[in-house]
Amino acid sequence: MRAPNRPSRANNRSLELRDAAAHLFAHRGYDQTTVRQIAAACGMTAGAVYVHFGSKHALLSAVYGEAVTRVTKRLAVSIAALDCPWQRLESAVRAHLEAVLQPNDYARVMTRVLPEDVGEARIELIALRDRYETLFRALITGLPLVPQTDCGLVRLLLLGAINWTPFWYGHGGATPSEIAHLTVTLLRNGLAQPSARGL
Amino acid sequence: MRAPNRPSRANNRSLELRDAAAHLFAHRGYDQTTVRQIAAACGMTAGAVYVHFGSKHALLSAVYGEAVTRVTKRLAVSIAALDCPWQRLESAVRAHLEAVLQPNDYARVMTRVLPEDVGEARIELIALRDRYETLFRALITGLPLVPQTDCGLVRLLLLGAINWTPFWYGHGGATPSEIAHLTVTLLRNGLAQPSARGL
DNA sequence: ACGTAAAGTAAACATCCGTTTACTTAGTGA
DNA sequence: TCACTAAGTAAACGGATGTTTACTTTACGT
Repeated sequence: MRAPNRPSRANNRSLELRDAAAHLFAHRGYDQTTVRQIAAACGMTAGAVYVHFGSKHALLSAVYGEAVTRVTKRLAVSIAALDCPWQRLESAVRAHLEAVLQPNDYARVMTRVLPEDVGEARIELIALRDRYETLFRALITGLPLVPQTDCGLVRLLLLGAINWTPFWYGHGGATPSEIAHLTVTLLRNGLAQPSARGL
Repeated sequence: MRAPNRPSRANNRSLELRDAAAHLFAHRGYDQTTVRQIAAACGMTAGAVYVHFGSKHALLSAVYGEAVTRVTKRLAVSIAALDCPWQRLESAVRAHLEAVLQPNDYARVMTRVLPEDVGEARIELIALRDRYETLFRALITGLPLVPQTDCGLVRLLLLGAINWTPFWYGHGGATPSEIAHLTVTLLRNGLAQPSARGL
């Protein structure tokens, strides 16, 4: 009998395929990536892809799921040792930005490929993304805020701001760490001068 | 000779085509919209589209250009009578959100179709979007800010936050006007309680 | 050593896409 | 009236795409 924990003997070319798919999805988008391109990136034929994945959609789901898993883990580690709610949030934003902005194929798929555009696996992808955004919900409700503040709206605005960064990052010259600091400082204190400041 | 100001006699089915394209691009994305679908929406054949537009890319450029024109006009009107820099910004954000969030096909194409994804007409679309974002640059540099503030970064974060709204609008229950107010208030004052507040 | 099952190939399949071609229709100006 | 031009049709073209099929190779358990 075959042991399910040790996959017979096979070298996991599935992971190689998934990585190649992530790279192409991140750089060219889902629609403009072909199964043949993914296969060729692994030195295989298109047909061989279907030995490992039932469809192109399934391949996208695998990439998306791995992306959420990785970025979730990274975020959890980055805030583990921190107590101050504002520091926790800034660290989380920095971790997210580093994941999204570095040439990190998996994380970039999360912001580049819209779940709304993939038809079939739509529901699955949205569920995965929601799982991740829940983490930010906790970070924001943990902040000491004016009571009536709409935490949900704040979370959505914050995530929007940082999810959009890939479209302009590089032209501004700021590093992920700088962007994270400014973003959270902005969220905390705002832009206006308290009343009069040291000129 | 034909008068170029009065287009011979023809009823401008070009505009009808452009509207149909805007609708489909906004709802299904560029890649997943076919020329045949656009033509069918006007009761025409695919071939007839090429009487009015040289290619599918040209059709997208026309839609994108019109979107920028409309939303620019709307924004200019909304801030014309205002003097306070913060009010001007909030009004601009509200105008932008109303354009993007209402079932407005043209404005939605601006946030739904990424210029990076369309290959050919990429440069043209980016130029159009930049022209629009310049307006926000002026609104933000007009704010009374702490001197060292990186206005460019602030603008990019703000535009990111509001460009991302179509992906969650409707689930939060907030109106464009409410979102605009919270966003600008957030930008101005931040979230933290000044020191101690009522309770 | 041998059977089995996974891994991979080459080629075809069916479909769909953007675009072009040849042809028809209809309105316009002289 | 008649030539001209824009608008539109029907059909084809060339190519690309996701997927399937039949067949071959390879590595392992027994």
